[in-house]
Amino acid sequence: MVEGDIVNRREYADFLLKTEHDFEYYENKYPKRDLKEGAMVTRLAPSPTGFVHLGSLDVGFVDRVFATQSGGVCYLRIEDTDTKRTVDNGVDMIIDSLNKFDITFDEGVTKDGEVGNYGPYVQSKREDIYKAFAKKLIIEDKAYPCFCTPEQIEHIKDVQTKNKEQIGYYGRWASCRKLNMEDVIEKVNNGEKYIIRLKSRGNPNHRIKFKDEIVGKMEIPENNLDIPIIKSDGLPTYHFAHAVDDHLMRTTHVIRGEEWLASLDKHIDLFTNLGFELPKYAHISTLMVDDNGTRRKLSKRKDPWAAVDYYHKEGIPNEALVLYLATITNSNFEMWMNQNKDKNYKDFEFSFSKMPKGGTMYDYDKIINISKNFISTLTAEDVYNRALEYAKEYDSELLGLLTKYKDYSVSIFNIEREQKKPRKDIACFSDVKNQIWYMYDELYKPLNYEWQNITDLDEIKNIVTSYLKKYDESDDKQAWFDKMKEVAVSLGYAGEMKEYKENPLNYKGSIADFSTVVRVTLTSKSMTPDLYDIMRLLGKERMQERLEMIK
RNA sequence: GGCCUGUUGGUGAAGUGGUUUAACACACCGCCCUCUCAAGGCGGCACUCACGGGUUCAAAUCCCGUACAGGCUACCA
Repeated sequence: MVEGDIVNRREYADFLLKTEHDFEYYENKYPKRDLKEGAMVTRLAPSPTGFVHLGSLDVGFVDRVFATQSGGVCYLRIEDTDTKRTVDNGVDMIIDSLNKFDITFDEGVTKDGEVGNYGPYVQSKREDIYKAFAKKLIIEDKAYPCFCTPEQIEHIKDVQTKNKEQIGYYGRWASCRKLNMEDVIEKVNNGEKYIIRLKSRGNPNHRIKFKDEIVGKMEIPENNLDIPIIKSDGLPTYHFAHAVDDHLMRTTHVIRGEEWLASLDKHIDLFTNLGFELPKYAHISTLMVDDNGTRRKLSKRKDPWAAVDYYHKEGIPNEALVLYLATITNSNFEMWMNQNKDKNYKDFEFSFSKMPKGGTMYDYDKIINISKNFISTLTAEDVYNRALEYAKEYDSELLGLLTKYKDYSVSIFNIEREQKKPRKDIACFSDVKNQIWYMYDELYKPLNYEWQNITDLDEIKNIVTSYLKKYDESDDKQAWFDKMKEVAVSLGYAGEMKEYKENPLNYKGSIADFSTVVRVTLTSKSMTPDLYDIMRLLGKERMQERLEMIK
């Protein structure tokens, strides 16, 4: 009788879900991975929307880092069970974006097909696999078909909301759960559409003790919802695909966004019913922004900087953004980096326990700061090349100048650069033009002179004329400054700041005021890099021209 | 409404019962250096860890309650 029942159920399951293979076939096809103790198998599983959110990049970063440092595997899986989300070339766009940030995969989907023994890695190509495991559940009476229409489900929800009862398909609301095989067969033969739901045996009064790698110990009630596992289009829901895929692909650590934490009860229910060993979970805290005093999720729609492309447009180096991710991933990373400036972030040992919980504040100032410091470590040639790449895409005028005056431009970038404490004036490449425009005659239009203490035009002309007479391009820096002082003193300015501070009334101004006049005359700006270097690059002739432009 | 998570300075955050008179970074302020700015150096910036109880010789760290914030609550991932 019992045996006959099982045979019956098997036929019943076959009737409901046609598959090429049984679950045993797949279970054998994907054996456990032969990896050393402690090696983590992680995965990034985006939808093929083509869009990479900063949060996804962060998750990808963490996946990659932990797989690498444990000697494990990080693979890319595409979750396209929601056909509406699929975008043409979406997968390639995502791979390209990720690769720019040094996030690469050992296995899974690539631009030239799939790599690895645990594929297919695209969920829409795994339909047979999901159905095979759904069938297993049906045979074991752990899943059943449900014929309720979306309208009926909506209605149940309304009633539940009104009665302040738990919302969902469960218990007395789960009418299809009570259908016997004959009823079901009849409905199917009548052409009624159906989905497959888990037959949950959970009791919400029972609490499950659980430890998340990041969040730590927690307690959640057991799931009692008969959640959908196979949709009417034959594809699995996220929850079911997650259980089947991560089991079959032998993922050891499911690293994903914190928003999934709330679904953990369902996943545990699924793994238990499927007889799968539960992987370890690490839920990464969500990236938040301050929106008029309240915190909210970094939003693709509201926040342009949620898109990874944004940083490219700003000219923030990819390396800098990666360093930012490292900084928010482990709070002690920044300190380590400051003490090991010559090392790569990959030399740092990241740990789950140092990861933030309960929301990470997005900090653009921090990104700019990191970017500024990063760019300051580059050689002038490197800065030039990167500025050129940026200009190619976003600024044809700058591109023209950089191309036309290559050596000159490199020299500009080299001012106060290749030394122990380099300048940190360039925060990102969209900022370059703003920092150096006055060095190019084509752009030089001194409309806004930033005169400081001395504004009298005759005096200004007198200062610069006197000084230029003495200026010699072959002077070294010491001689240059001595000469500056000499002329300043001869015109009644204090040659030493100390002298000026002691007796300001004895002088027309200080050497600082004097050189500011020279600086502003030549560049129109009161804030520039080292004046000696600027003068050498400009040359006496162009300085003369700029002096004559003063009105 | 229910469930889950979190709450340390202007900001991000270290901190997992006693070398904490609460690290570090960003921001800000002061001084120094200095041809300007940036950088750099030095110093300042939480008499206290949301609030209220409790456990303990000892709590930011453990427990309970309250408040606030966020996440989730789809045949979406």
